[in-house]
Amino acid sequence: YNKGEIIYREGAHSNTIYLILEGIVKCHKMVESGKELITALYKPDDFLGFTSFADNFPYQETATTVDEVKLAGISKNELKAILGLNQNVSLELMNLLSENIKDIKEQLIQMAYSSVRKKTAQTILQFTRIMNSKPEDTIRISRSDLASVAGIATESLIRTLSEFKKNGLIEIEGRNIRILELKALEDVE
Amino acid sequence: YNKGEIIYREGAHSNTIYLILEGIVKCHKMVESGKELITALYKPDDFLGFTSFADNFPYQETATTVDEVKLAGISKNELKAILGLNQNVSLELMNLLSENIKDIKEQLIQMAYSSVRKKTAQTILQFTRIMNSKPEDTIRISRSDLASVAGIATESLIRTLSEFKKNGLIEIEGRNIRILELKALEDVE
DNA sequence: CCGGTAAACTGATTTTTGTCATTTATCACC
DNA sequence: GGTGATAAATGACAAAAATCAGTTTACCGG
Repeated sequence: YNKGEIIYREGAHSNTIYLILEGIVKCHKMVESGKELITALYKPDDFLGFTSFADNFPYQETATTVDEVKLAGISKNELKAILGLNQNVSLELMNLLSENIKDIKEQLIQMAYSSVRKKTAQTILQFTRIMNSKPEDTIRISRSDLASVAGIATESLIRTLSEFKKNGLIEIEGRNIRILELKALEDVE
Repeated sequence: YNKGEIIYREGAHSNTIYLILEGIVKCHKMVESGKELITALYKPDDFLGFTSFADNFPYQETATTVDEVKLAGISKNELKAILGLNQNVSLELMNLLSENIKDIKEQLIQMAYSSVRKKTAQTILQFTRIMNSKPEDTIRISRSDLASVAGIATESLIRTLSEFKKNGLIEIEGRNIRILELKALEDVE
């Protein structure tokens, strides 16, 4: 897949589960009023598109590539067959799902009670982690994607970035962001 | 368990998974600044406390009873043994977990972009559904618990309840809330 | 039935964040 | 290397919600 392509759409019938071989994928939902919330970011080795084993169960969100992406797909039936052969795979998959739940719950708490400053800081850190870059690497990502993960207005995000830059927490070069003070960024309230 | 008892605490080692036989349980996390967010509400027949099959994996949140509660517990090892005997149980459990993910994602979107009015309306509806009462039944729940599910300040929640009452959407008798206009409540933006 | 305490409620105010309008910068493409 | 389209940035303002302070109400135990 090239950058910006849609892998599957919310509501489409789901019979395939994907494994990311290369690249970053965002899962997002449109809300009325045209706003978008990114509910998950996936990186290589992550699973994508699992909703239920029920046939034709609809996808809950849209998946779009953030950069160039290579995927491996497996049908639900094939997966079921594999699970039948080896119980450990089942256990692993369940652990994966509960890991997933843990992550979303953390995002939920952040949404509920954090300030725009904290949401912004945490979102930068999240992207850094997912893009698997060392903290001193730059990350390159659109401001509106950042805002959609944080769940805030793009303008608010940009304003906060400017503030972080002024305070020496980050450096901005064109569209790239580099973390200068990791610890300070983690501590932003 | 009596009302208000803690079943398990965030961070405690988890080796037991529970099934609710009777009553309502809330799972919640404390955030710095002493605020509480309720991340899930469970009703009879729901599973509770599943984090991972890894031994001693910590619970991610605290579980407290909302009223009188009866539970059945099973150890991770016992559950694993059962899963080994019957693959369908594994599939069912995975479907349950993904159902769970779907619910949290919906809550996430609501947190991110809804107004206090919508959060309040949806939270009342959520409690009504979980307490399994017909819409015309009254629900009895503390204002602060309602606010913690909605993720808003208690005063904001109360103010909105008053507004709904004035507009004839709900009726308030003491601490009880009764829905008068179900459709209108669902449509609150 | 009464009284005390905790919860519910209300009002005034401040803070935070979103929105709209406009300018400036970046980058892909010719 | 210039150019036009798109994204980023900034300012002014409006709206929404949190906070603080205070009053009223509910209800539990005696």
